[in-house]
Amino acid sequence: MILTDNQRAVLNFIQRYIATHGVAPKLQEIAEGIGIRSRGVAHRYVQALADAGYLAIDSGKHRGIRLLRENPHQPQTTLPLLGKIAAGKPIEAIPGEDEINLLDFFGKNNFAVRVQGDSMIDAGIFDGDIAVIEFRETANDGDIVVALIDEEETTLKRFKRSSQGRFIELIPANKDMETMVYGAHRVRIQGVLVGQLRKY
Amino acid sequence: MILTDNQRAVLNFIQRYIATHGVAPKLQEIAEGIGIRSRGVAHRYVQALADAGYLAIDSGKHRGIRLLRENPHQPQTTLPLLGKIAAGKPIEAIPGEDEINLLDFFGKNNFAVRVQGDSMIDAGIFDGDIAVIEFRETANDGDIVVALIDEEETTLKRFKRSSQGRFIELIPANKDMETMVYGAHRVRIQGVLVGQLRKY
DNA sequence: CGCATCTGAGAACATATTGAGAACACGATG
DNA sequence: CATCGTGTTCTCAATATGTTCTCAGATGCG
Repeated sequence: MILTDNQRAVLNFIQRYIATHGVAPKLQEIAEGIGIRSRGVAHRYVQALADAGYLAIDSGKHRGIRLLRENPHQPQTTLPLLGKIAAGKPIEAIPGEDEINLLDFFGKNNFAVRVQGDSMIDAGIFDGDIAVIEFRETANDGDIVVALIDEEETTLKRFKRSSQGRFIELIPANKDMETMVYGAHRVRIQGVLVGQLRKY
Repeated sequence: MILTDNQRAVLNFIQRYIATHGVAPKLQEIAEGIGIRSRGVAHRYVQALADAGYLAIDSGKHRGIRLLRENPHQPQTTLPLLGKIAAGKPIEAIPGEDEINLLDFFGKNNFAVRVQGDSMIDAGIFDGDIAVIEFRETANDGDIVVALIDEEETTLKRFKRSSQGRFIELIPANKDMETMVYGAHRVRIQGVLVGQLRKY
């Protein structure tokens, strides 16, 4: 069965939509996606694609389109790690470490925050970067933590206890800023920095 | 099982709530969180998510929702993005931007390299960081590129043409190091920096 | 032209999904 | 125990979405 141009456009749109959103589009969205206004027409295309075996329809259900043939959208989670850079031959593989798995950045209790301000700039954490935080209520000296001060202000700083734990120092990584010291009861740990991402 | 839009919204809300508060939300809070007023409706959504295997209910108990495996069907590729940090109230959601998708770091031609040396330290790229590179043979002025010099040495530097393209400047981001200038034919671009990861 | 095919609009209908809220059971708390 | 808050179940109604249809226009072809 040969697909018409518009059928191919619909199939392509559905594939892209699922790759982006993780769920199938609604007929209304398909229609808009290929520049028409009729849900009925969109349905006709989807039906044709189903007849041709490209996808299946969970009849009646909202977003009830499932792709068949193509890869059932198993997202790639690793990148080839090609070697060290800035030294040596073109790019050499590193023995024993040949890919990086992004899933390492996930844990049950991880979340992300966008960093604002320059207080950790000397630690390579810049304004606009995304910090990956593991939710925890305790931290060790030297950890970089998300700390809530007086239940009011949240900040990302290096953590250190002092005076047998009666005080907590929050140390910025920026030589123009000064360490802040609080009574232990005024500081609540919300999480510990476990990773960092930046997108250019 | 396909989740409806609101079911996904509820799941997302619960995940974010638990990440920030450490305990599960009440049905009333879930309802408010997705903009409805009925506890009964919220319960219907939670029940549906339990049926789909995303969470478990300690029946009857207050706040008796437990998250199960983060995603029963697919590897998780997004992290909840909880808000900006270092300013303002505890952690606020950012309207319209509530998760970060790690698949953004993938492209057809992406690969990763581990950075060695301090030549880009002022750009927040530290020794040991992982740079995500898109394989390309051309670059624009200002891009950070992986450059192969004399088919021998590979380096990560900021790229700039000069003298009508006859020379290429490779500019480090480190005030202790100097810009290197090469004849255009001696430099071959291997890729352009599109992202950066660090794991603590 | 007459005909077939592809296309788009939109009406009409069935049902999936949603929201409100009442009523009741039971856990939490003093 | 007594009270309140919370979870649970239920019905009713409204809205959104999928489905099927008819009508109409455009295009290509014998």
